[in-house]
Amino acid sequence: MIYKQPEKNQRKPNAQRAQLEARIIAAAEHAFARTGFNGTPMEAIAEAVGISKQNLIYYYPNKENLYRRVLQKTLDMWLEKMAFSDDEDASATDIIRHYIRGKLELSYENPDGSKVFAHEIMNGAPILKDYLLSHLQPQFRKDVALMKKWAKAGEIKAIEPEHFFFTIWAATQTYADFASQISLMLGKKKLTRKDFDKAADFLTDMVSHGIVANPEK
Amino acid sequence: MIYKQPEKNQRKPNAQRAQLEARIIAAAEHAFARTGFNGTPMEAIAEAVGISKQNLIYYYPNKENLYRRVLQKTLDMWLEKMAFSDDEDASATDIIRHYIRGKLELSYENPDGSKVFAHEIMNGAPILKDYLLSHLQPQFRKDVALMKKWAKAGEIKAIEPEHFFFTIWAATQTYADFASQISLMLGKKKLTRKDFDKAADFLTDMVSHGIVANPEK
DNA sequence: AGTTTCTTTTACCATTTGGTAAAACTACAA
DNA sequence: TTGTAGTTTTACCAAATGGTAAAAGAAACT
Repeated sequence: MIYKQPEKNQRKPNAQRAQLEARIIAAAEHAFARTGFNGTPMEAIAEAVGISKQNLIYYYPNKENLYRRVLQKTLDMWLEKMAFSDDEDASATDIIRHYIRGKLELSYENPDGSKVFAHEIMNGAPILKDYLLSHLQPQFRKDVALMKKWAKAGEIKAIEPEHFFFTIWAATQTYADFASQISLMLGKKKLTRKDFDKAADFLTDMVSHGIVANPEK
Repeated sequence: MIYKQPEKNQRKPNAQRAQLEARIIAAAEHAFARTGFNGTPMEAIAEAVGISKQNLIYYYPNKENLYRRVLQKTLDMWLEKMAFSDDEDASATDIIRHYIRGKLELSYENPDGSKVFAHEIMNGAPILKDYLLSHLQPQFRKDVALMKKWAKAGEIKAIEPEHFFFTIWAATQTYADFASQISLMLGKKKLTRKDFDKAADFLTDMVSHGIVANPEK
């Protein structure tokens, strides 16, 4: 063998390093989730990890890069759940229900990611704009088209699918983004999986048949 | 008359001052809406108004006070729209529809207020917590109770009213908070009143009868 | 014109913040 | 035991940030 193995001289470091980097990303995500990019000092992240600011900078020499990493980490996972699963056999209702549960599951599993995303959007999506246009919009348009097909086929009513998505996105992400308000209203310290299950039940029910008992039309 | 009139010596100042203060509050609201309390420097607000930072500090000597003013300004108006109107004659459906339109109207008229509110909640509502408990929660509980009465009376289905409110709050506020994402998805520069009207139509329809054409149950 | 009140500018200042540079330390392989 | 790569600490720094103090300007009433 002519080429030396690059892994040879860095066994232990790599493993520990990966772990620490993961802790940093998690702490950064949590911090950015609360106060956004501008409102979060590097110091705060370092403190949460339990290392010095300079040490943090050794691992992530640039705040914006760290922020982009945090965004990226969630984004791919995120994007997947933002689109309908393309199960050919499933009915419209099934796909929609599965969609709602998947999005709520994500809000439960990764509330910080949801909040970082929310901060970014509220700030005008300066960094995400291109990504949203190139990755999310195509998905969105495909799913909107699919819903229009469903409407034509008589599977669902003739609604505006765009607003359906905005509503579902909002209603599912709110259990992450607005968790503090929701738990305050419910009078509990924090939301449990049960709360998310109930949210899913409510949402799927409402989407299916509405909440009015005997609508005249 | 023994007592001097306190208004006497400050006619013109008061009028102009009130105007400038209003401009400052509006600029502050806009800035806090984008980057939240921690992420917004006083300098940025001053610049938006077109005055120096020191001059801004002359009017609002303390950043947190300015922020509280901004919050307070929106809050009362806000709270009113967070509760059902208590029209004795109106049907459940009417009240709910009126509610949805009112909240969307507010999102359209005051998107910045909505965003400031969102930042505050995402940061754990450090300042609003007490206010929400003392002012919003009672309203919320009253309205939840009312919906349970409606359910018992057979006017609406047996859903969990709590989640109904979380959904409506989220779905209406998203047109303010996530406007940049929504307009990006729709391929338009900004949202118009027409978009909000369509959102209201969609939401009221879905809440009334759902979107599935012939639900089996 | 002079005085008073309100407003704006000028001059600072301590702390915070993102980031550099290099020294000191640690673990481990040769 | 010594060299080396990886890591942490120490020592700084310039710019940004929230805020103070006081001088200078404007307006308006006497």
